[in-house]
Amino acid sequence: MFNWLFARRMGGKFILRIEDTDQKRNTPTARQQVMDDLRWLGIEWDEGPEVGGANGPYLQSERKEKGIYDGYVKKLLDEQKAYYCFDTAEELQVMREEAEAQKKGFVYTRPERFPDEKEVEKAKAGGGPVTVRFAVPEKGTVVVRDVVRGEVSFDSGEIGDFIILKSDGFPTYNFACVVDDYLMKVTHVIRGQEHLMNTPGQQLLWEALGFGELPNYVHMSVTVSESGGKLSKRERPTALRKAIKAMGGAGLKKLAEAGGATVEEVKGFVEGKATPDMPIVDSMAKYAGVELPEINVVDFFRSGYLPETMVNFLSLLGWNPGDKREIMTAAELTEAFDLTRLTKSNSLFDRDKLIAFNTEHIKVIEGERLLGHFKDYLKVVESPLVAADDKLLSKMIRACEGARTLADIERKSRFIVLADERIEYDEKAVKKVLLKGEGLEALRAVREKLSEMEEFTHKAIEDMLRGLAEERGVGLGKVAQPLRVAICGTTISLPIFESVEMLAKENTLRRIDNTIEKFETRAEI
RNA sequence: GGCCCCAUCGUCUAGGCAGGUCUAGGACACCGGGUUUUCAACCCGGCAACAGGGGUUCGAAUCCCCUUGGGGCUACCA
Repeated sequence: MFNWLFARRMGGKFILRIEDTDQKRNTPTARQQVMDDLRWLGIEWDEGPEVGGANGPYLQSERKEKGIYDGYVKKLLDEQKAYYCFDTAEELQVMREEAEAQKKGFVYTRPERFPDEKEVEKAKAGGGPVTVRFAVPEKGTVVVRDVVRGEVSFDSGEIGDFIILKSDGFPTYNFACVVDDYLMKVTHVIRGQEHLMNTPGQQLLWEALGFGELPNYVHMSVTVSESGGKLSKRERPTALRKAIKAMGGAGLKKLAEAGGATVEEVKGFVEGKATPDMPIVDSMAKYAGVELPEINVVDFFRSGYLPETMVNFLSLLGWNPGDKREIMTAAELTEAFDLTRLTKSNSLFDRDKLIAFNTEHIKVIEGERLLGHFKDYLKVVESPLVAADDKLLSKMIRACEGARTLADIERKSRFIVLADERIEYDEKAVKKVLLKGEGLEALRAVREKLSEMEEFTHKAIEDMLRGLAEERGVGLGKVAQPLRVAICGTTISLPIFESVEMLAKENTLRRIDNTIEKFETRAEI
């Protein structure tokens, strides 16, 4: 997002490159999700997958297939700047443990002599792992000039020869990004602070490859979550695990069924042995009625946040425009964006403030746009309101002034289109509003007045209800609340006058009758 | 453990680079009050911070050092 803001500000190009060199983690769906998320946020790339451009292909896996990295590996090998290694994972593990026992940082020990072709052939024939490591120049200090942090020095003796080509033939991130940044003529590398330690190595590689002038490095602060560490995808499964444990291990079988997993898998998950895929986690949470913290962009979408809110809010974590503005449009953000105003310290993701931002954006966004977002939202959460037409939806949105999320609007409006038999009466609301005191009696009076009305507008309904309240010598709430519970089952809905107008006369009367019939025998004195 | 980064209200931050104008500003949260047909929204008011210790200086939130605390990296992950 910051790369995009910066490119837009400078009139440069924003390139989307998919760094999918880890075969274990990167799947087509994950890639698609990233692109969907970006597009939902309104972040369009000038070059990249599905868009094309002069610097493609844009998937590192595809670039690897085309042999783009081969020549660079060979060049380093030929110049003795890189060498083959045959260590197994176990051997490396032992080396690390030794270093730890000596309370020293692990630095790979370079062999006295680099393996020759024959040895490589032999190792390959033997089926053991063959990797290529970069021989880090032993020249003392590497200085990274970082835009936010100034000059950061590293002792090259502590960097250690890192792997640039894995045994599966894929380049590592640290190697591929250097080659690709050069080939794609990347001018600014804007990324999280977690990459700062990678930079001296990348810089050294850049020089060893003879790529010339370095790109500008910009390491931004990390956003941490309430629980401490950096915001991570793991938080969702962790939250679910906690919730299942709290349930006391009951219903594991049903849970597994709901998630489409085996009981063993769920058990292993609860015991912390394994983590199922996100869709499984999501459906189990839905089944268990557990609210998981939003982590991925799509989670926020499903919770009813606007893309405008997310871009605005996220941009203000680790950056600010230098004046007192907070609620800003994407256009205002790109106009104001400035690398020098990036914050150095980490920031905490505050959901309360996010909600406040969303409330504000719902208030100021253009009506048509909001309607569009609302319809998108209704689709993903499979709301009964998908059946409603634009006119009705717009009315609902307008009546729901002050809503915090799209979920608010949906929740308060859905009763309008729900079939009568699907209205769920909230027990607490029924007791408090209908059964106690004059509730049902007031409802009968409301019903009678309503049935006599010819013009069924929110204005006329308001006049009637206010008049009735006065007549009975009570506050408006005494007549409005029973009506509200009668038509929607709860005490939370759109404003009552608009609600009744939207429901229309016939439906309103029928729901009142249903309610009276259902609860009159239960009335308390 | 090693290396690196960071440090202003509970949170996001302004101010710091060009020390005095900072009795430290804003926003969110919180607390009190108002408005009110529910939930929200809205209006008014309030609480609340320069992590600690040394320096430098006439003067330090601002510059330097140490301590402490937080975070990151320490992978054939990115």
